[in-house]
Amino acid sequence: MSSSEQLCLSLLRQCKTLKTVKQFHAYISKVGLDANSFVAGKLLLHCAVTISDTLDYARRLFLLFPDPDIFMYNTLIRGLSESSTPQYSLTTYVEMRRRLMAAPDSFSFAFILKAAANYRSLKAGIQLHSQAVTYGLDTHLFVGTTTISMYAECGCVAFARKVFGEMFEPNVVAWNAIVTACFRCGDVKGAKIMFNQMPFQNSTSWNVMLAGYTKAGELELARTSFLEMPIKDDVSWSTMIVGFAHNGCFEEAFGFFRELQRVGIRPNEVSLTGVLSACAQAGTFEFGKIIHGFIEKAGFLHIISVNNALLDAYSRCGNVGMAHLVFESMPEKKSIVSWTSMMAGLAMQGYGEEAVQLFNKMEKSGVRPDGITFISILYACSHAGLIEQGCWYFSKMTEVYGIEPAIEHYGCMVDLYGRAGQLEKAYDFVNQMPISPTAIIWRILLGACSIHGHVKLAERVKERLSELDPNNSGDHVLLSNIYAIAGKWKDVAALRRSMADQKIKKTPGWSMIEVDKVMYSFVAGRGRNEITDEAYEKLREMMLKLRVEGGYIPEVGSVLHDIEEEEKEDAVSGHSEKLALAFGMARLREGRTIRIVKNLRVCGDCHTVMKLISKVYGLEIVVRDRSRFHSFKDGFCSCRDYW
DNA sequence: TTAGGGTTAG
Repeated sequence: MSSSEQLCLSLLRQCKTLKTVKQFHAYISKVGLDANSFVAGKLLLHCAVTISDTLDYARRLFLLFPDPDIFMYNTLIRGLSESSTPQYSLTTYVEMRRRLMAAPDSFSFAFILKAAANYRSLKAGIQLHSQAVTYGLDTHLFVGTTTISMYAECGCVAFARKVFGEMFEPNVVAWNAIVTACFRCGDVKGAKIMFNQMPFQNSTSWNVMLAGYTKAGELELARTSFLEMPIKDDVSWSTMIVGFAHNGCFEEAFGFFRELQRVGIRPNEVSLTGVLSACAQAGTFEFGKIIHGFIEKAGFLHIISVNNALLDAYSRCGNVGMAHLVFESMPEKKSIVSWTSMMAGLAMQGYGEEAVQLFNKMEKSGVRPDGITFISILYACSHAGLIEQGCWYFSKMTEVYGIEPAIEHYGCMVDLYGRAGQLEKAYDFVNQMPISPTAIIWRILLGACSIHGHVKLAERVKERLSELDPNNSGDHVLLSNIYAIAGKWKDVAALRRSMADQKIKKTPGWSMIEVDKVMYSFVAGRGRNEITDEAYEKLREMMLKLRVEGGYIPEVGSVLHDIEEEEKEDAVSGHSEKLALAFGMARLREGRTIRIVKNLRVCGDCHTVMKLISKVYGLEIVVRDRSRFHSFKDGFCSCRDYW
């Protein structure tokens, strides 16, 4: 390497942003090194892979080279394979085959197979695999391992096993890949068998087992392996925290985090993001603040992913102000995750216009949205009734950014139309979708029928749901509520009988509230104890005050059966969110905001009660239900009764 | 002369 090349490389390492990269490019053009394929290749690598948000620039840069070499092609293919548009990786590969005289090498195949995996394109994957065979590269350790992962991503564990069987001397990485492949395709037993056959098991192999078990929801198997494994490293601990948090077991996630600290292991950025994700789910704002303090003291504030998790935890705990503070204070450049999480935070609170403004600001700052960003913005539009904007973003996603809509995007569109009352349009949209609608899609439509009391369409939708997911209790409950609102008590009774015959149980509603850093959960209709007694007593007092001072009349539509009015009133008054609210009012200091997390959607009567309480008691109440946040203040809710 | 595969992160 010449000394001028060496100088260039050390300069390049300093470039962290698009602006500095452009300055670097101007510099090498000036000194005549821009045609030096080594320097140009390093610059391309830097933009396409090393730093973020400069992939578009890398693509433009690539076009400037008259004769790109195989390194440049491989580098661009690699950068694109990790992007939100891995299909462009394939087109680059095809162009390379056409223009370049040299044959693709092991690097080309490793990167391009990764693209096929990320694109979940089995057809492309098989073609590429057969080309690798032609070049004798299919048994190459790196190529073979990527091929295994590709087949696993495409759901073909049998092909993955075949490739593994043909590998000459699989090393530990290849073994780990085949175990992961089994898990990826849902073959938990197969994964364990392969693990037992491994000639060598280092920490990573055990970690593969932990991750596989937790992703399969096999938490007890994960715990057993965790206790058995000879050496637990920080990845093992992080995997347990993240795995339990993802399965909704936030208490256990907190437990692993405390245990990790007790045994003297320093939390790393992933265990911190994991514990913050548990805070986000549980809505434990106070505990989140403690973790925030720890992050500050332990010097993790410069890590973008930690900031993102913190931002997300604050916004899911209902404190969009703190979330915004974290967002604004983020070091260096915000990542696409930061923008997306901030948008989702605003969307959950019903700040649709603000989310749209943020999207525009993001585009102006040169950050490219990915598929998840579009889920957030579409969600924001549907929850704020911004129908035209939502449609515009939906077409922009494909036309401008080349992102193919996934099932989640279609779901957002169905919600957008359905929530706004355009039920026929939503129904037509579902029937015209290019991919076949899942139960979730129909369920969104059923939810919309429930909001707008559309009994006929609800029945049609429920038929489709019964074919796809017959035992889902939520769907039955939703339909029966639709009947109840319409006063169709005979239909309600028939539905209840069929639920009982099929032994379908209603998912119990629970609500949680944090008081003095302790989480209390309430389940409607469960046995009494000291805590619930305290809640019921306060509830009685509150309801009396509401009737006298707030003019409250109970809404009973959300009760399942045709029972006497008074009994119905009893059933809604015991809803878990009311109990949590009453408990919070009994225990929390006056003037404190009451924050409640509920697993299901908040019911109509509870919603009315909370609005009245916020007015009569001069209180602020924040409820996070399954679909969004409700902030009650002065008798109004932030959802504008639109949820 | 440059780079790559398996585990944790919205």
